[in-house]
Amino acid sequence: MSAIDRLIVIAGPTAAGKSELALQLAEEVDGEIINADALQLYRGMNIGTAKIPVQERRGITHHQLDVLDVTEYATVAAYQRDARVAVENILDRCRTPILVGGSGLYLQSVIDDLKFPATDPAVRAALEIELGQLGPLTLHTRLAGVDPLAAAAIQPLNGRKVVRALEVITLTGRPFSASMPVRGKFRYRGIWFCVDRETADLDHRIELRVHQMIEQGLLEEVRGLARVGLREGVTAARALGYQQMLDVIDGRLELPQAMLDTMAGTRRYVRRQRSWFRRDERQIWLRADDPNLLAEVLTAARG
RNA sequence: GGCAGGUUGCCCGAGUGGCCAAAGGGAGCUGACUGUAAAUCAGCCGCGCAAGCUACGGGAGUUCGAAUCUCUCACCUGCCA
Repeated sequence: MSAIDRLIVIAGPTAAGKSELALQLAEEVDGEIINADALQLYRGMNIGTAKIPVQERRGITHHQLDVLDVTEYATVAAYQRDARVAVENILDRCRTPILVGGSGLYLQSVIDDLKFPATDPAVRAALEIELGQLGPLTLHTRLAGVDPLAAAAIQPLNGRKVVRALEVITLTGRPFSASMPVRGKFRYRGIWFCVDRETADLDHRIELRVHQMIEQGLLEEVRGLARVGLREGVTAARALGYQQMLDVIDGRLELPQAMLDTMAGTRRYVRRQRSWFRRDERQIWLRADDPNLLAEVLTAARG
């Protein structure tokens, strides 16, 4: 039990085995875990997000878990602020911060010096109405007029990103492209691992996991959350497994099909996660089924 | 037993003589990614570097040319018995 004076990051696709590794690691290095999973931020979203139950946390302190109501809007900026506070507090206490999760942007927001320009609900809402009325192409053309660089970087049909770019421009008066990030420099002393497995293995684990979630009562969990406003949640209602269970509850889908859809959606999510992680060369890739996994992580982290 | 309809690529499904390797969707693969990120969006998607090859239930025909027409076999589906 000796703390390591640096941030340990454990990234990797869903169902690879990040949480288990993080727990083992925390026990070895006097660590505390900071969640970097966008959906585990939500209170009550437990089964479907594969959140480690309190009684299985082996006494390890976890941060950034259960901090939002299902009706609340998740934002990277808020997460970035709070997660960094957690990291710094842990370091101040001479313990080891372990950042664990699969949400690439969230992870990145803590690790790197990203600065997120402001947001404004009114501006955003107005743009979203325009998006609905005029369509993404029209807005993209407008963006090209005021910020050609941003327009070139954003696909014309990607309404969400076009809206955000226009929002930033109206709010800051500066082009969105001016705030584009420069990645690749750690904000903290840190080491970054990415845990993965063979695709066939991972896909199989996803299949098993969805069955287990159903057995553990995912449908009931979603029913309960629906009563407290899950359907109105902009972020939470879109979570894998949750959107499908809502469809079942509302009679739009049969459970077996909903399970298959959840598995397929999760598989595709994994592919997206990997494409995010692959582009950053700072990561040390590890195989979750490596028998010496923990030892290798410890060696690298202490090195 | 009679009448009618159907069988299309991994799946669903359009296509009724050339413009069809075959619309569209799903799955799959690859990628983008700065305040919704488990989101949003893009490209690829029969085989082959190519010439070309193989493909629309099986077989046989008609035709310069067939997924599309004819015959036949197999299986499936409605209506009448």
